[in-house]
Amino acid sequence: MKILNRLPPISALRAFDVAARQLSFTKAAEVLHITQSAVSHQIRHVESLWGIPLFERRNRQVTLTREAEALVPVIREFFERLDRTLNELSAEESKGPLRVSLLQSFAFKWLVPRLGRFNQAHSEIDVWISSSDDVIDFNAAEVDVAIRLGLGDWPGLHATLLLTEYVFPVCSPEQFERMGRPQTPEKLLKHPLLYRYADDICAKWRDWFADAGVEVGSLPPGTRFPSTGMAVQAAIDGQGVALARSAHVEDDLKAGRLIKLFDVYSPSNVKYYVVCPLGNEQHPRVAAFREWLLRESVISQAAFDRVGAAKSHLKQAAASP
Amino acid sequence: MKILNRLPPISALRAFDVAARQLSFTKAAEVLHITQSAVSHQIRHVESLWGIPLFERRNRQVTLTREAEALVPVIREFFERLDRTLNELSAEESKGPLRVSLLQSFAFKWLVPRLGRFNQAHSEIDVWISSSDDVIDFNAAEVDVAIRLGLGDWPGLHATLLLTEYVFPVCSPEQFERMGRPQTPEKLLKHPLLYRYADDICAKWRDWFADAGVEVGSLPPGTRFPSTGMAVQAAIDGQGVALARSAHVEDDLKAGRLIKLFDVYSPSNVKYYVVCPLGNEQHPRVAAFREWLLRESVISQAAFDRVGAAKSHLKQAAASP
DNA sequence: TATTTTCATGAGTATTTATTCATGTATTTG
DNA sequence: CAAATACATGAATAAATACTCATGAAAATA
Repeated sequence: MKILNRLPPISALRAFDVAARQLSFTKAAEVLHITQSAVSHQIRHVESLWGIPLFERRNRQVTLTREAEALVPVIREFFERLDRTLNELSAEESKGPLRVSLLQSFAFKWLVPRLGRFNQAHSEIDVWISSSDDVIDFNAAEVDVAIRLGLGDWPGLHATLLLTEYVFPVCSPEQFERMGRPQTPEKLLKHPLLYRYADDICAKWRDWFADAGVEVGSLPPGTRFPSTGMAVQAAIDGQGVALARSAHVEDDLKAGRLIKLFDVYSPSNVKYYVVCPLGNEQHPRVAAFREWLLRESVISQAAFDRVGAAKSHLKQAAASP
Repeated sequence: MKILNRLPPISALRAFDVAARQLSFTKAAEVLHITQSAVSHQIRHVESLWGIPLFERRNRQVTLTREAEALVPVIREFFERLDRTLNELSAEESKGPLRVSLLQSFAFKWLVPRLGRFNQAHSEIDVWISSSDDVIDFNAAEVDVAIRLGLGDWPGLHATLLLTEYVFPVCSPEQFERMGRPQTPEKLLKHPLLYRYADDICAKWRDWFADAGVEVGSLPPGTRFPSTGMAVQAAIDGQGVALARSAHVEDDLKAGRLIKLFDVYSPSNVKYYVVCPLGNEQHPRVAAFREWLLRESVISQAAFDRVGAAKSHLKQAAASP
């Protein structure tokens, strides 16, 4: 006979197992936190399905039939092995911290200010941040999940888009006062620009000017930094105008430490993704972290979209008199 | 964690097992005769319940996760063992014939005339009848099920009432012509009565006369038989008046071979029960036989009830002129 | 580039499960 | 004899299951 036709509900098997152990439907019912009647029905169902008596009903107790004596070990051992295996997998699973790797600037500017909320919601999960500007190898680096900047096309990894950014020039209020109001994007060429070292995937000043419709011969000299984050920090310190990505300056714009210049913004051609080895995305702790990240990023993304769509500081100044 | 909280539906486990074997949800769906979508849902459900990825989804195929590699043997072996055990029990179960023991007279008069209908409905069940007037010991006699006459109070046996009988005098039409119409029950004492050997549980002539309101000094002499069935057969052969039980004479009355005398009937103080060792009543072949018996007995019982309630032959004769 | 393959997803629906409650039955016990 | 014990049974009901269908997405293939 096909086994599918004779697989009882798993809870009926469980009732059978417990009743066989207790040699009493009433006691089994107590163990299972159901009524005796429910146990009786379930045993009956299995007996009927298999066409086999499982218990000899005697007054005030039941005994196992010979058939049940053969079947109980099969069922019991299954439950025990399943429990043991799941516990073992769970034990591996919960070992050690959740190791998160991400860019240093993003760590400073976006994740760390928000991480308190994750810790609050998941106090049982120990988060270990490692920040680096290098692309990590998951196999070698013992990282559970990473936040990467890129195009999302990493083989063997599960990548989910987190944030899309905009690129635009920023400077401090002091710098803005000092240099006066630049009337056109081209006028920025007269002021100190802050650069980051060439990096193929990151937006550059030349690209921004092109988007602004400005033909650039030679860019003015200026300090160069190893990351966008540092260039932005220099801008906050009044050292010039930096080309910023929205995630890096969301909080600084809000706090008034930086001013966005001009209503010209480029969508960044690279985006932030939360990334992990294929399959890991469903591990409970990874899943929890990813869910939290995605919720936070929705909020930030809405803010970026407003920043991108809003009038620039200069445009507003021109409209007010 | 409590295992009860993480027992998936058995069909989901089955889907997991088959998908793991096939390394394809679509192929698993074919094996299980369901849609790919159903398989996908079921796997998803287990993954969600356990918080563990079971498959790495790649385009056009799936591979097992490390966790699944640990779990599949547990589940597969359970299904295999269960199947094997049930098959073994079934094989024992279907060995040999269904051995039925019953009284010889009841065999002749009631069961055998009806057995064709059981054979038709259950051609796969080989019925072996053993008839005896002794009470068989189930442990010693290798009998699966018996039909017993008695009070239903056999310890260790599962007994279900089959038939309640009535006791009344009968004779053949020829005998009826020969002796003329007896006007009262007392007049029967003038005619040859057919007796069975004394048996504590069977109704006797003296009891019937008492029920008919007749005080009996000494009963007339008559042939004695070892069973009621034989006495009835002698009555059919015109040798006298027998005290019959309804099951024995249902067909003979219908066929006109016997006539019921007087509208005095005693409910028999013994009844027919279908009896088997406790627990065996659910063995498929025993259950099938019992069910069939119970259906047949309902029909016969209705006829007995009519016979018991109907006017006797003599009463009708008195009313017709 | 269009097509094919294969899993995912959500909505919808019929069926099954998983009980509970109320009551019955058959011993046993006090 | 009344009460207690313990399983059985049927009706009722809420929840879960077990799908299907339609569609989408992401490769691979032709």
